[in-house]
Amino acid sequence: MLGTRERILTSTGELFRRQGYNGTALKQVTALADAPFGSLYHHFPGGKEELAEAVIKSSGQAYQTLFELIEDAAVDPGSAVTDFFDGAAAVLEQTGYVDACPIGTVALEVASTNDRLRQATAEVFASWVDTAARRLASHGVAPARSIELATLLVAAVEGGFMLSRAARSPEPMRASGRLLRELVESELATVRTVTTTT
Amino acid sequence: MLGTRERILTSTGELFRRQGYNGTALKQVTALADAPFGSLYHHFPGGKEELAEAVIKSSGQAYQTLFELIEDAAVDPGSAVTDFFDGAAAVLEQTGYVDACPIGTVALEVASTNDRLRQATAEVFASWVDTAARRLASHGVAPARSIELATLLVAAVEGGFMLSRAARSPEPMRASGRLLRELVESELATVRTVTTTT
DNA sequence: AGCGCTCTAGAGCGATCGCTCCAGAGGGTG
DNA sequence: CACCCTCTGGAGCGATCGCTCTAGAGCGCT
Repeated sequence: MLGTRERILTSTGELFRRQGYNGTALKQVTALADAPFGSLYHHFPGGKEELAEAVIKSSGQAYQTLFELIEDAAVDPGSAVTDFFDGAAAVLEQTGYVDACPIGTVALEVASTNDRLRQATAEVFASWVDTAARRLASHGVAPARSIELATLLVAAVEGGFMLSRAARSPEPMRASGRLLRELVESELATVRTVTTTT
Repeated sequence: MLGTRERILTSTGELFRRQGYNGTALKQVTALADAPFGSLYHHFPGGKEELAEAVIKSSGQAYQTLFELIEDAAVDPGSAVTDFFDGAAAVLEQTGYVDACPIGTVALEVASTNDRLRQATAEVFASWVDTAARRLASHGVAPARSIELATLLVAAVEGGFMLSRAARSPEPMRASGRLLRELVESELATVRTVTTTT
């Protein structure tokens, strides 16, 4: 069994994915983590806010690693896009549309009510966009253009989670992935043409 | 002054946009609406859940009307896309990134915790997708393809709200709009070519 | 053994939650 | 005028919230 701190962290992330920040009670966290209440405040003296910040940062990092693993395994950037969107859709289906992004729900909840947590979510999104943009740029896409594309990819993933969970259907997520793959591939085709002709 | 029921409805929508479902207390609603607590339960005997369902449906309808007005005013579907995304970005900037989609935050919060409200949000999303898809189809895009494009548009709007609010910047919303305009226009160009050559 | 630090354990606090309940204002109808 | 029904007005209920507090278990060090 993992350490108490790690169990609290992962349990909180799990509950945030299902019911968000305000919908998750700390008693629920300790029950799921099988940890005493005192331990929670020992490891996170700042209470719910500090715990949430730690969860945002650590699960943001975990998702970024997932991005990178999928992209490394894919044969080209276009199929990396569909791999990722289809993978997210599959996880949604398998978990009864429960297991989604642990950042998204919290990000909307705290955007106008808690500046510390808002900033934490902003940093995670920025780091995701940055990661995806670097990959695109390494395939020859212009830097500014890469950032735009990466931003749309992240926005569409989050919106896809929202629509797919609401409809209890993997289609919104999958359809978004298909179209964005086309967009990325046509962008790369442009790059190749330009590179070839100059 | 509007009737009490309408004031409660619009006040709830306003609070949902900023702080979501779980983050909004009914006392806060009655204070903002300047309505007595008893009136809330007179007009919405089902309590918070019934009130939320009414807010979801009515503000979903309001946003759909906004979609249609912008598209009617635009010279072509491509500029309708950027008009809408730029308009949303401008509203965010003007309101201090407070005034966003009243459905989005609630949709994620209730997706796995309240089936009645989940279904209400799903119906609103479906109706938005349907509206946008009909417009695209009326310009010659194949029905199935229109639905895919419309789904991505709605997902990107919601994701754009999330990223822009977290970063307190209009750029994610604007960038998404610019790229999606290109996608829509290249789709329409394909349609024109096919129509012309056959 | 004796000491000290980290961490576990959970009772219980004040505040706030959604909600119930009832008294009465207001106005149309006979 | 008397009556009734819609709606206003707000006190206060039980439950639950985030959080504090204290007691002690476990372990390494001297």
